[in-house]
Amino acid sequence: MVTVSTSKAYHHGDLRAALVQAGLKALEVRDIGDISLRQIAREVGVSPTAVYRHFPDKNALLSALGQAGIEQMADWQQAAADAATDEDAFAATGRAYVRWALANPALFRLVFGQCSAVSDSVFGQNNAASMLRDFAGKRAGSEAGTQRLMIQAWAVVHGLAMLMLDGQLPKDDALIDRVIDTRTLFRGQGNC
Amino acid sequence: MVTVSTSKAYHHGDLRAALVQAGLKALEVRDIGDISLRQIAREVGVSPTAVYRHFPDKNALLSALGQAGIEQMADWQQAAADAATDEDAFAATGRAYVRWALANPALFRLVFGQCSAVSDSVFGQNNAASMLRDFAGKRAGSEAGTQRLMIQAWAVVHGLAMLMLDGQLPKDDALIDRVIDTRTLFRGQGNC
DNA sequence: TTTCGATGTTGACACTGTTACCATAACCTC
DNA sequence: GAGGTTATGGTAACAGTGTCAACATCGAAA
Repeated sequence: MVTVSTSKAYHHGDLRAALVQAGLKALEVRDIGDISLRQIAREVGVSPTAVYRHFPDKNALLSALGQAGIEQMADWQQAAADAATDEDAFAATGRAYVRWALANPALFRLVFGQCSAVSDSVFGQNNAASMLRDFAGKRAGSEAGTQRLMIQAWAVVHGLAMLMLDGQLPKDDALIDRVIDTRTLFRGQGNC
Repeated sequence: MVTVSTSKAYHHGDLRAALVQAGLKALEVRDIGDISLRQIAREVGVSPTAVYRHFPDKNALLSALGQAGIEQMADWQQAAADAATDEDAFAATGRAYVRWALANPALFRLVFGQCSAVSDSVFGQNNAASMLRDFAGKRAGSEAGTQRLMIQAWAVVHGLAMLMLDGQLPKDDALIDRVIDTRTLFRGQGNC
């Protein structure tokens, strides 16, 4: 949906969507903390305070960006899982997690950061979570074991993504494959 | 390296140390991004621009805070390792990593965050790193296996800390013990 | 047509990091 | 001691930010 072509747009067509789109584009260049409400408004061609007709404050705008990021990331992971064999889907999802983070650093930080962009846990909403739960359930036996395995797996991929994003580890693509490796990582009751 | 603080009290005394101390105290309350150079200067009782006699810019001040955080965290981990049995020291160090993060959220984020507080990898400087390397070396056989195990372990604890800090996982102390568990986590060549 | 609510603008306020310039106080050389 | 140098701190200002109050404009309902 392209904006209105004619001039007389005192009322911008769909300003909210335009702001979100401009915000996502800004997140591709600047990193979070360096994006300003005024800059986004300027990009769209609207006064800074116009934003407040659609979002109560800057945090709410960032929250909308984060929501878009969640959906985009879930699609990415789903695609990775679909493209993998059954026994590799677990690890494939994890690798996709890290690779999406590296491909969308600022958005990743916005989704999981403390900026209260996403108040609730992402794992509850994401349907990739239930997929993971199934995988973990097959691997682990007990209910407690399933939950533990899920959290361990989440922690590994999240930690690896964060350490790479923050420059603590090299953003080496092969390193992802080496680390996200179920043959060495989890001592579940798979094969031993 | 100790700074040139020869205890010669000029106008303020040792302003640099006072700024660092005030900054660390501010990090206990506010989280990073909400701490301002001016606020810290106000706390110490000097003008905002006096800070620039000791730090080239705000980032450098934050960098100094991060450096203090690194040392504090290393001590914490060292103490945890010393207090544990030999075969538990590996996991104990990991649990201390997460618990220190929960006890010092803003400082932890400053140490590992992308704010370029710590330009180089923390693992290179920290002598807890070499300790971890020893542990990993005993567990894994090959050199590649040692490096992989180290990164996996680091990713798990870092990810768990981040997810808890960001509210994605409950800050449950017992959950830390459950997740940082070498009996279920790593399939190294320990006991199997 | 008149009214009204939704949307966008203008101006302002307090705050931020940063710079250029000025002021003071301690130290060094005579 | 006197005088100069340098390290340290202060003032004023600038551009930029998020946010609020008051005003303007448009689309649609009455």
